[in-house]
Amino acid sequence: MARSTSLSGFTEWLPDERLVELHVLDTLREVFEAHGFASVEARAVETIDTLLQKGEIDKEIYGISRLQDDESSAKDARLALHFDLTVPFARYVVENAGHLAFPFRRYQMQKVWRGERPQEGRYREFTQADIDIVGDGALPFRSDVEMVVVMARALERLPIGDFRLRLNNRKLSEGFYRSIGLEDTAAVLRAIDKLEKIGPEKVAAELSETAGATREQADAALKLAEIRTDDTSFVEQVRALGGEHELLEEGLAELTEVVGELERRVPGRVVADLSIARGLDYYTGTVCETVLVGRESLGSICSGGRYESLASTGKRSFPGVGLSIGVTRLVSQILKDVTATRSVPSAVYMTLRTDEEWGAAQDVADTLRARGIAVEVALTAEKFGKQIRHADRRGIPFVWFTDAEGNHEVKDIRSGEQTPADPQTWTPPLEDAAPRVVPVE
RNA sequence: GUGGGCGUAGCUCAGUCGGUAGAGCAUCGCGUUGUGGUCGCGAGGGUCGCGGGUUCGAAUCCCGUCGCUCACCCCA
Repeated sequence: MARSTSLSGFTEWLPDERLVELHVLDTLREVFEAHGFASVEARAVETIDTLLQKGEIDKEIYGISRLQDDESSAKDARLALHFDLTVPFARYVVENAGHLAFPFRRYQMQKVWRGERPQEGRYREFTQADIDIVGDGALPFRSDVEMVVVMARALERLPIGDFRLRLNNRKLSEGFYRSIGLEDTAAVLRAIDKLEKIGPEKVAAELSETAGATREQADAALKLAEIRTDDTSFVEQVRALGGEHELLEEGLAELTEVVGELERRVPGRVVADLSIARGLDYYTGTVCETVLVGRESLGSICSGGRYESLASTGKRSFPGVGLSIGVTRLVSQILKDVTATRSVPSAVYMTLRTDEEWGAAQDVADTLRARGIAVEVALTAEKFGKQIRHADRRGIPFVWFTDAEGNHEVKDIRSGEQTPADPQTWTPPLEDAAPRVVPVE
């Protein structure tokens, strides 16, 4: 057999699948740029020190080294592949702060690597698409609102079906916990984050163990986490639980603004979900997770939030807000629902009558290409039947024939209809010009 | 890292009690001699993941190993 099996967790799409992925990336780019985000690409490699800065100690990081390492290289900084785009971007901002104009908004679409056990929707190498806005010293809260709106609009343009942005605000949660006397808010958040997975009983137990919560405190924290509204009515529900704290007020105001604005600009996609906590990350305000409706078990396809200190250098600190799409996870799902209309870009397959006429056929092809029509010329003058079949297999919609007298005909491979055509003027219908992404029959 | 399932043709999978390998789809050829798709006929293609053991004989039983996959953990 001697067949090299695919490496688990390192997805390689077939051409038609890749077209779907490209469609996703193109769409995201379009929406991001329409909102003024500039593109940035970071190197794939960081020092391990940089990667570990945010306290993500147990990330499964792929280190890199030369196969033939020697004594001297051991002294060099140890290198590793980045596991997300936020950490490299933070480093990039610090390094290039002098050249950037703040608030700085950028999008970044790159591969990242995580040494995890692969499963459906989980990969060891995958593409993320991030947008962030970073301020110098301060960043208006309005950025949070815009960030979420942009992402919702981007997702709406993708063939992913219905989705929900689940939003919370850490100030709200932390303020509430403090108001009921729970001071170790990080521990509380960590426990609450597991609510959906392990259920209220176990969360309550964890709250008393790790956060020192009484039964009453645990119940109150759980009550807060159960609040879920698709408008700003969560405010009344939180108020009904009592509790007074400056942070709580701030969080309520912020979440109200984000949810309200999102509901106004991208209706029906948002839910205020006060159980969203985002583990032990560095988020300080708005937090967001996104699920595909009906595929909740896949996990979040887009998440992120506000961090007061994305990066800092000396006295300078850079607050930011950002969201990250798991492109590979998303594509792996939508491939079940959509497909490319063909696996190659070619709109026309140029047949070859004799091997000697290849050059002439390329001339005709160039005439079409000059007008933006993608053309592939046959490599050998096989029987026309085989040449047509070659085009058919690839889904190329038109086959071009040139006879000995230099007369041209073009055949629509689907209808079989064949008509005279002029290379100077003939144009395929718009829907056949390039592969499109369409629902599976 | 922990636990379950699975490795046979390009793909999906059969393979009985241990007797040296099969189907469907795909590919290629012919019918149709340079205009495809349907249909019919035919052909090619496998170190049965790898290594060892038991046996006269192993895809089949045993041991090991590698890989894939699902769940846990964590996350996009």
